[in-house]
Amino acid sequence: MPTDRDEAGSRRPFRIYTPASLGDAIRHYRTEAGLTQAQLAEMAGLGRSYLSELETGKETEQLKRILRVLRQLGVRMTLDEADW
Amino acid sequence: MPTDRDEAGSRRPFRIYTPASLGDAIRHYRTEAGLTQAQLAEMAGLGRSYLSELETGKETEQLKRILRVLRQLGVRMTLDEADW
DNA sequence: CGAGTCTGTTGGGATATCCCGACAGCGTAC
DNA sequence: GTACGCTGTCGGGATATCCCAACAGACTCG
Repeated sequence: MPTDRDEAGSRRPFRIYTPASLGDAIRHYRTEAGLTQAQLAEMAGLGRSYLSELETGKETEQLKRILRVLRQLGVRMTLDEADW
Repeated sequence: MPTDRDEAGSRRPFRIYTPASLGDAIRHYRTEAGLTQAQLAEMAGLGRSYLSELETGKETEQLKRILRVLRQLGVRMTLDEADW
């Protein structure tokens, strides 16, 4: 039976309010694309360890700063599949 | 005549693909809220100079890294007003 | 005109980040 | 059992970031 977000429901957007939710979203799209951390890290030009930390929601100052700004402004960040 | 994004159209989302477009969006929402850089910086707990650089689209490594990951995954980031 | 406000930009230095390599844990397959 | 692939996590060090203070330019108001 379908889970919350499987193939048929994969187009629903992710709302990003925290580094952890960004990590969840990235992991979702990565696995959906059938990529390993090492492959995606290579494609995006960054280290695998760092990508792992991103996905597990490690909090970094810059990301938190930007999210704080958006929160203060009442702005919501969403991620979804670009259908192009 | 209306420009691309004036008061009546302020609810349309911003698509974020580059640090510059993030800066444009933040500036839009900040001025719409009637805040100065100094006020928003204070509210969000960061320096005014940094906020200025954010709005002018200064490229920082971490932000570019995250955007690269999303691009490789075919994921689109959007900002819009949270109606809550 | 000067005074005030807002923003862009710079320099310097404390701090945070990120890459790399290594290791461990957990599956899975043989 | 061993071997392999994938991921989480840690140390160390080169690098990037960000705050602060200061200054300049543009603008408005008196």
